[in-house]
Formats: sequence, C-alpha cells, structure tokens
Amino acid sequence: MTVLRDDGLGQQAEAPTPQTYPELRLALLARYDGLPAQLKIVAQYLIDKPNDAALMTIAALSEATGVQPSAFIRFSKAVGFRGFSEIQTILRDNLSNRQVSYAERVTRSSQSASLAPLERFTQSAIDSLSTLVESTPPANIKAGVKLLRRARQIHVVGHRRSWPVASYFAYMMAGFGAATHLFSPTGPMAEADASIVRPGDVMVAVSFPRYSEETARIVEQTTAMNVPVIAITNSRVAPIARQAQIVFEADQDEAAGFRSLASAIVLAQVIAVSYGEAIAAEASR
Amino acid sequence: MTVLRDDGLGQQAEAPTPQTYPELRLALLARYDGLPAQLKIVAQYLIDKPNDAALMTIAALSEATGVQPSAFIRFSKAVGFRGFSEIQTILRDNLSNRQVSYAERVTRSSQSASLAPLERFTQSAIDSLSTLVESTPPANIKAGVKLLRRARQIHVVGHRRSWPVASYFAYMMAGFGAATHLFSPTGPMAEADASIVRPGDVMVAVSFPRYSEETARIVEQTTAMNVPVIAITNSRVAPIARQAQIVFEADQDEAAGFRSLASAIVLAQVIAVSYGEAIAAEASR
DNA sequence: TGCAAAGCAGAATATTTATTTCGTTTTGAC
DNA sequence: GTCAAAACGAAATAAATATTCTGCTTTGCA
Repeated sequence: MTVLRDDGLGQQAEAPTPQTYPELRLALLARYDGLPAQLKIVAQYLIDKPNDAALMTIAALSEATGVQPSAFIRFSKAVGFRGFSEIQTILRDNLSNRQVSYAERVTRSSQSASLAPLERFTQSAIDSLSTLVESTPPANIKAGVKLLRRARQIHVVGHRRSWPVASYFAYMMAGFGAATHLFSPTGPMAEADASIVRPGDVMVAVSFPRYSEETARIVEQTTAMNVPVIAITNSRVAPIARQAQIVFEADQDEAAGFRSLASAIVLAQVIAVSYGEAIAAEASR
Repeated sequence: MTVLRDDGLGQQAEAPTPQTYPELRLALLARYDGLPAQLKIVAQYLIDKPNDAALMTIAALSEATGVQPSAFIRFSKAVGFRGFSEIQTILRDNLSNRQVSYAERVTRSSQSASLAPLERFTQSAIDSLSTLVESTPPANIKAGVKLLRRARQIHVVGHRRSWPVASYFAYMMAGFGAATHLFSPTGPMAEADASIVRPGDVMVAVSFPRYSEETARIVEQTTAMNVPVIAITNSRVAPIARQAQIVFEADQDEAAGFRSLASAIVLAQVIAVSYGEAIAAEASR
C-alpha cells in the first residue's frame, strides 16, 4: 500500500494505462528504451510473442525468457498496471478476437483467383520442406559429413540464385572452424580461383536452374583433379550432379514461376550443423 | 487414488484419450448422446466455443453455462482426462496453433537432442513459416512495395547470417529492373558506401541476432538523411526496427541454438515478387 | 410405489499461480 | 574510488483456481 513514488510520478506524465493490445504495444515500444535490462527482455517478449504470453503462466514465461517472476511484476507496475495479470487480460482479449489462422487464410484466399504472394510462397516452401525430409536419407548426410571432415580445405561455389545458399553454408562452416573458401559470386573472376583447389580438398557446389555455366565449369575442373564434389541441387540429373560423389536434392515446386530457396537453405544448415555436431562430439571424447 | 470403476471401464473400451483438439472434438461428438444432462451442456460449450473456453476459468465457465464447477471435473473424467486442466491445455494448444504444448515442447526438445538435425530444422522452419503468414499484414507488403517503387535507388544491407537474405533480395530486385545497390558484406568497407545514398532513395536493412553493429550504423546514417528504411528483422524492438518506416518480422523459433533463415528468405522473395508484379501490372496498363 | 444407481450442488480442501518482501548486487553520479 | 539509488534474485506469502468430498435429488427399473 506504500506508494511507489517513481512509478507513480512517471506514470502521471505518461499516457493513461493502456486498455487494449494495440495501445499496450505502442506504450511498450515508446517506453522500451528507458527500461532496465530485465524489463527490456520482458517487453520484448510481450511485443514479439503476445499470443504465447497470453497463454503462459508467469513461471513458464520466466523459464522461456530467463527472467525472474518478480521482474514480471516489477515490469507490470513500471508500465502502470497493478500486476501482471492485468496485462495478461489484455493479451487474452486480443487473442480471442485475433486475425484468422494461417490455415483458414490459405484456404480462403485460394478460392479467390489471385492468391497473394505471401500465401503462395509460404505454402510452396512448406511443401518443399516436407519433401526434403522424405527425400534425404540420413546416410547421405553422414557420408557428406565424413567427407567434409576429411577435407584439407572446403571450397564452396554457387552463382546467382544459388549464391545465398552457398554463402550461408560457407558462413556456418567457417563458424565451426572449418577451413572454408567461398568462390566469388561474380562469374568471370571465378575460374581464376580454381587454381587454389588442391587434392585432398572437397568442393561443395550449389546449383539450381537456370544452372550457372560457371559453376559447372569449376566442378569439371576440380573433379579432373580428383577432388570430390558434394552437390546441392534440385535433381539427380542436374549438370553438376553427374560428377558429384554425394548429391543432396532440395526440390522446389515452382510457385508462379518463382522457386523458393527455403528448402535449400535449410538443407545447407542441416549439413553444416551435422558437421558441427560431429566436430563437437569428437572434441568431447 | 481409488479407481473410478465406471469411468475406468468406459474408457477402456473407448479410443485413447484425445491429445489434440480435432481428436477431442470428434470424441465429444461421438459421446455426446450418451452423456447426462449437465455434461451435455459442457460438451456443447466446448464444441461451440473452444477458443472462449480455452481462456476462461472454471468459475467463469460455470457462470457462462449455468453448470456447477464440479460438473466440469466430472465431465473431464468421464471423457478420460484426469481433470479439466488437461482439456484446457488441449484447447490452448489449439488456440496457439501449436501441435504440442509449450511445456511438453521444452521437455521434449531437451530429451530428444537425439532427434536428427534434418527433422529438427525442417520442423522449426515450417513453424516459423506459418508464423510468418500470420504476423505479416498484407497492408505492410503493399506499403513496402509502394515505397520501393518510388525510390530513386534501392540500397540493401545485411551482414553475417543476414547476408544471404540481403543478397538474394538484391538479386531478385535487380532482376525486376530496379536500380539496386547491395552493400558489401565485409564490415569495415561498408561505411564508405554510405556516401552514395541520396535523398529519394530507400534503404532495405536485414538484421538478425546477433545484430551487426555495422548495419545499425549504416541505418542510422541514412535515416539522418531522411532516407526511409524497410527493416527485415526478427523483432519490433530490434536495433534497426526502431528507426524503420516499415518493419517486416520473420521470427524463427530457435532449434537447438540455430535459427533457420527459411522464413526470412521467403519473406524477401515475397516482397520482391510483389514489387515485380506491381511493376508488371503498371506496364501492361 | 419402492429402491438402487447415477447425477448433482455446494462447501471444503488441495494445488497452482501471482504477488510481496527483503537482502544482495549492480549502476550511475560525484 | 564512494556513496546512494536503482535493479535484481530468491524465498515467503497471498490470492486464485482447480479438485474433492459430502449429502441431497433425480432417474430408471421392477
């Protein structure tokens, strides 16, 4: 019952305590910068995942955020409420009349002729991710990791649309401490780099339609040196797949002429992380 | 601990206790006719207004239906649960679009570190793609496209993990004929490039944790020049989001410490293609 | 109509969950 | 560096909510 001077005064100058979720969100964004560290974390969680927070207990939120329960109460009072329950009431009200679910949205808009790009590409990406799991045998990943671990140096190449995948893979591998070399994305320069490839290395080639000729040429050059190739592509019969020791398929079903890179990105991540785990497992032994 | 004979036997013959809302709904419909009066009312309420029931306390439900609290417990046991809380858990999971409850999820993922990376990351990516659709209002995309079309030149920046997204976006935009400039991914060089930004341009900034300071600095410099910023990030309170005119959220729930870029890639694609379609629509007019 | 079994309402209890308190640590100003 | 104010974490307490228990009422069957 003792009045918290600071909060009281601070609140006096502030806008009135929010009553709806949009108001709350704005209030949190406005006050975010002035909040102490722990309360910032709370605010961020409420802003980023209001629907999750609406359904969780303070204890669960505490575990999810690593912030103590008492901090949630401190936060609530700092923002002008009597306790966290009042905030949660607002979150729940918002949740009960929130926008339609993803599934509804897709089915609904698929009826109307012009399916929005967002729904189209998301659905397409989800489909191709499902396919990815089915079409990728664990043995393939194991074999790839084995090859990568033996490599003196790991070269990564990919052009145009494949470049994001290649650069992401190289970034992750480098993060795991692998000796990684990423070929430049600009075509004409690429071939010069091929001279740094040596026996004992491994080449990871990423290539999706329309297949880059540069990539194909680099793969040809390196296979001629008996450097094994790991291909990340969309088909067993893709140009680079023919010469590759290991082929990973990330088939994208095409949505309105544009294929999604989602499954290729996830595949690259899976391979890299599997490599990382293998390294870690060895180190701890 | 005394066994309730009737319920026990009845349940024995029944299908296993439902775990998801669709299962629960079917089970309730199947058993509805055989239920006593008060329990029928409970069942009807759960079938008609599952989302309301998910958020209410038993006391509130009691008032709303005119059924005593104890009847809700009897009901729950009659249908095979240990208490009403278990039913509410299912309702809440359904409301938040998740297959499993938050608690289960945490415990499960800590148990099954053995689940293969492929499944882990694919599932995580699919989850975040679903979230993407829900959290991205069409108006946001429209506003972004409008801004992009007005731009004299479109600058794209992104470092580290965000680089693949940035480069992919720039690649697609260039493909649509937009005047695109992609900032170099190497940090130190980046600031020099900022001098080519002019009023009338638009900055597209991609930034995910750990947030790059370079990106934040470039965004600060350009906002100081009144150049509007479109942010692709994981949170409204991310560093670059604060100064951005338009914020696109592509939050990835973390799988084993590694976040997937899948939703960010798809988001970048959606924005670019929406831009491309707008351009095409204008040209054909 | 009488009787046993099931259903029910209301109060008592157990459990969970939110909030407060308080000693310690950190931060920021001088 | 020193001090005061603020922030924090952990445990104690208070409040809420779910569940159980009891005796009463209804139902269904002979």
